[in-house]
Amino acid sequence: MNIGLLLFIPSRNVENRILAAVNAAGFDVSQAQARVLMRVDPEGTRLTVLAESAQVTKQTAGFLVDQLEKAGYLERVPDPTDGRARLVRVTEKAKGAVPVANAEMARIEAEWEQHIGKRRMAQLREALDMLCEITDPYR
Amino acid sequence: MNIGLLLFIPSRNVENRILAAVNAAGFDVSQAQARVLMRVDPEGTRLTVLAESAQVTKQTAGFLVDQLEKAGYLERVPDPTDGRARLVRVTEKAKGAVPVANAEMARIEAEWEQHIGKRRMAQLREALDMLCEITDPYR
DNA sequence: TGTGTTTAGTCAGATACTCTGATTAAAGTA
DNA sequence: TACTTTAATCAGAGTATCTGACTAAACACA
Repeated sequence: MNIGLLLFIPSRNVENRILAAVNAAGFDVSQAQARVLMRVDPEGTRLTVLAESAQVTKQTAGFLVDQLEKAGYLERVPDPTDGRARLVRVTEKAKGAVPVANAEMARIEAEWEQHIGKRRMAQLREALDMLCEITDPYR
Repeated sequence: MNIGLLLFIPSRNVENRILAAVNAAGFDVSQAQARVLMRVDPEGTRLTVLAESAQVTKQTAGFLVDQLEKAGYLERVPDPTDGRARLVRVTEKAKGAVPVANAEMARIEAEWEQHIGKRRMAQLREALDMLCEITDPYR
């Protein structure tokens, strides 16, 4: 099987499981919303940066942020350093989802380690870390 | 960085690059169409199987197959073993895209190997192969 | 300082993708 | 034969995404 698919399958598996866990905990967000939400920095992030990072247009990011704002997961505050810009910030409500996501991620990693072994898990992480250096458009 | 994102980033990078290469070679397909197209078996595949494999509903798979059929990349033939079913098959036209995709994939793998080294690349593949055993919903 | 260019974000409109629910027809089962 | 399941489609709706045009603030520099 080609390595693209080999990366895609577990990647989607993680996405599905974390979203399911977060939804089950009562946070009603979609996958697309979650992809934006998880990229918001604790200190706040500009829309343009979110868009780049999630690899969507500013319009799409704006659309998703609007929804997350309406649902009370995000808020927009003026950017003190730039009058044109606003900072998107996560609300207290959204912060409640973080431990849920982390717990599910930890559960997944434990299962994976169980299946492939501690050594291979470390190798996997190391290789992926290095790959992100050349494949992450937002670094 | 969490391992979900660590998998997602290079995975999307591969998708983007292969799609771009295939598009550049004159095959006018979307990402969603490509995800279905690449899952069609040489001997033909049932719509239901495609849907499961690509993790979308039968309706969505049907919608995408319709478009690919109109564009001449897929055809539907009766399934000789089941009167209800039809087999989706790739046309000669679509087969031309395979070497394009393979060449781009080879290029990507070469670049990656260049960056992380042959040994780590082999370890990566091994770990991912094993992970797919527990994360591939369609195996 | 004033003018032209870039940047951050939004508005409007269109398209693509995906889903839920209901339906038809062919198999499979007892 | 009657009941249940399975493969696929139809109809309709909702979500996500894009292109193009626009406003306002910031920046660059002659």
